[in-house]
Amino acid sequence: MDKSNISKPTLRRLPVYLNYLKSLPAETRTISATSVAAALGLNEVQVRKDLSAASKNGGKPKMGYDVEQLKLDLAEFLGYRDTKSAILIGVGRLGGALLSFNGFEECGMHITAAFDNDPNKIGTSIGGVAIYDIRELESFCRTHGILIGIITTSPAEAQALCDKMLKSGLCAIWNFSTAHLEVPEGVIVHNENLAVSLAMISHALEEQFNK
Amino acid sequence: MDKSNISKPTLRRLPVYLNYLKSLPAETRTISATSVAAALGLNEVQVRKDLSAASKNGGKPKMGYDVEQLKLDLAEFLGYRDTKSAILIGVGRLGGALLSFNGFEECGMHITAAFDNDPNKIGTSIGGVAIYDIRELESFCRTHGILIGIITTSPAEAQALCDKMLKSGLCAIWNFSTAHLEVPEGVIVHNENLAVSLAMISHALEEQFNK
DNA sequence: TAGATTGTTAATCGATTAACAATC
DNA sequence: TAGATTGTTAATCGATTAACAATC
Repeated sequence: MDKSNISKPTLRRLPVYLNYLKSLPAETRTISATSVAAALGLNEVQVRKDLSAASKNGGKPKMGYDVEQLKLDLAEFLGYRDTKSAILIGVGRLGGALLSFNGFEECGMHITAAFDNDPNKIGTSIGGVAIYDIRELESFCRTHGILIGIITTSPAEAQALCDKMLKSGLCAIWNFSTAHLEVPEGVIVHNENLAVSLAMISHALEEQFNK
Repeated sequence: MDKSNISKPTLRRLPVYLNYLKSLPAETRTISATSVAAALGLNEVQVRKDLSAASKNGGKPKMGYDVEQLKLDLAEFLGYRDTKSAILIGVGRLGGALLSFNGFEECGMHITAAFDNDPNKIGTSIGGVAIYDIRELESFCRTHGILIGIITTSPAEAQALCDKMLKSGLCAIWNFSTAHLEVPEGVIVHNENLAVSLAMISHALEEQFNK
């Protein structure tokens, strides 16, 4: 249960386990690492190790894990139970889609406000999130103690807005633009890159056909 | 230049290199692996190895790689130059955002059509992509030789639609829903999972604060 | 008690990094 | 020629998998 010593691959798998647990019928009280592994097509020992690293309460031999407890443990470990404030910049189609997506709350992120420079958008709201003038960004972030900035603008504007966000005290950038962002050391940048996904799909398809 | 022996981590980095090359000023004729590594904050040998695996023409000592040639080589290696047809199911906000996103073409994917069951959407189009009745899915896919199916529906519908897509002859599923999809062996599933991204951001934030 | 399952220690495998030889 | 850079071979590091002991 040492959060700092967790490997990146494990961290990537934990949300998948949690999601699988949530999809189980309500009457399922306990579950073994073995059955999780079988359901998700993963190695049994890998799942057992992952779960034992993330679960505070552990499992019981012969019975496995208590489903509810494990869900809580995983959510806790993943930081989903500690809500972090975020703002979003760039209310285009993708930005709008993210604003109206309800799934972030249960992953520990709350989008507090959105920003744009389009007068037609400023003053309106999407998914219950108000859209402000981009010029209000810094004062808003400082007043509300925002941690995470979501960039859903064109790549051309991304770097300048990123700089602005960091100046406003944000600690992490979730970058949905294709721009490569230059940030000072210590700042967290997470790139959401669909080109990478497409490359993996293309590659898998090619392998498939060359068999 | 052996596409089948490429490692997954390398495959993930290649599109990042390509994207970086595209961001260079037009007058940059050559570039070294060393400078790419420095710009992206990666290990020099790693970049050199990645590039030498993906580039057909290689680089020249002291000069580095020809930028234009390297861009072509990377695009070729990633399968971006071989356009694959896709269809999208579920024209909600996210689906709409993907339909109006122009970046897929240069990654070798063309969204041929979209499907939904909402009569208000059927018959309209977004981003130049026509929206059809979901009941036309199978005949459309068979007639047009569609390879990739993009799922942007609610998780509840995802599995049934996935099954339907596979019955219609599709080879790969790009899953934007949170549902875990059960597919027969050999079918390619790529999950786009925002919960994983959030978990990584949360974890990085926590590490940051515990320093 | 026997068997299923957990959790851990050891062995294997693969990716990253370091060292180096080749070359323009 | 000297130096920058490529590409490769060897060493290290980390993650996965296998083997096993512990336990309910």
